[in-house]
Amino acid sequence: MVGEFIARGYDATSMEDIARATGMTKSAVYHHVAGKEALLALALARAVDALFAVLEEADATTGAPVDRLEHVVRRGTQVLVELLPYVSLLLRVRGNTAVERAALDRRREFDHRLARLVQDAIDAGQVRADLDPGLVTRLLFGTVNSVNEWYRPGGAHDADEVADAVVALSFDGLRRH
Amino acid sequence: MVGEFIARGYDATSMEDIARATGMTKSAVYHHVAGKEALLALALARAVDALFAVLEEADATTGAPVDRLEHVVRRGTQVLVELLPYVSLLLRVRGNTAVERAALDRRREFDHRLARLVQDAIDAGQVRADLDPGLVTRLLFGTVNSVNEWYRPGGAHDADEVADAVVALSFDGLRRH
DNA sequence: TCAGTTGTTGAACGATCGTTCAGTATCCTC
DNA sequence: GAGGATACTGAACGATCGTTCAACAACTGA
Repeated sequence: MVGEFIARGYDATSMEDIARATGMTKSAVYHHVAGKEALLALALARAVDALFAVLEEADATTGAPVDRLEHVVRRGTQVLVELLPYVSLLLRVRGNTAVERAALDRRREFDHRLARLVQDAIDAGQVRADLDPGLVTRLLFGTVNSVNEWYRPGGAHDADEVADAVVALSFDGLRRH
Repeated sequence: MVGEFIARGYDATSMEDIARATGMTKSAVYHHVAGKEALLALALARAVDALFAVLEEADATTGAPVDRLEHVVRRGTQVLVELLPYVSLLLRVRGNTAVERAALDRRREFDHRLARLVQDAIDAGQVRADLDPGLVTRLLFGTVNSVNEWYRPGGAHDADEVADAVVALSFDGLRRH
């Protein structure tokens, strides 16, 4: 259902596509949901809720700042992989409607929380301070989010392997030391 | 013109939107271009050509593998920023039409060239070999491409600053040593 | 001056979109 | 087994989409 939105994009997916994917007729779909936009809102809420839940986990709120940051990077990657269609949908929202703009607002709030985590780690002297903190935040979680562009279930790597690679690359870099 | 595709997404942008943005009527637009898809094809070609051109630059074809890789990461980031609307459009293509699928094919070829650069740097012992090379390639250029999600002209950073930060983070990591 | 190219217009086209609705099954409950 | 909720259907709706076209203006070169 949400997979159709991902494959074709939300705008390019018709209610007929969704009906076909669920084995119903178009009008049967309207018996269960208010409309296309309500379907989008449900899917976006699921992604946002899962991401915010990561920020509330014990390892994200206690311990050294750099370890809290590492935990959120790892768990954020795992959530992205496990809820791939939902999070991908969230990452592709452009703000065309009220539902989309509400999701973008929640995403922005999430990004602010991430920026604070990065700033705390810098202030604690555990993360390099020679780069702009805002830039670091965006690139760090840009790396995490980029996984949605290529990851496919049943592929060569599971969620943990991807998350470990993201953490290893982000924190220690590509170069051989 | 291409800015409209970016702001709303290709599918959500009508020919009327494009006409309004160019100060023409809808039918006047059709005097200059064959149709909406031809407009997309033109924009996508511009992005793809600029990216492939980076691979042909002198510093991308000579020198130590790790330096060639670093050059492509830096220049790839700069091209993305300088041709932001065009590259963003390319990165959002989903393959709904023949034009989009052709662009995806060219992008895949580009990605293969990137993977070979990474593999060469690993073989030369200049890049860490404890991670899957394919995974490293995807995350590395996922970081580069993620810039398109937030960069806006006239913001706090210019293309060089962003490119330097991408290189610094990707190659040496976040952690303070 | 005139023929021809180029640029533009407004109206209309068929197609497809999201949505609605009256009507028909199917099921659960008493 | 009667009655009401629930699930579903096929057909149609108004709107919007990309595209076409006959008509008209403006400019060009001979």
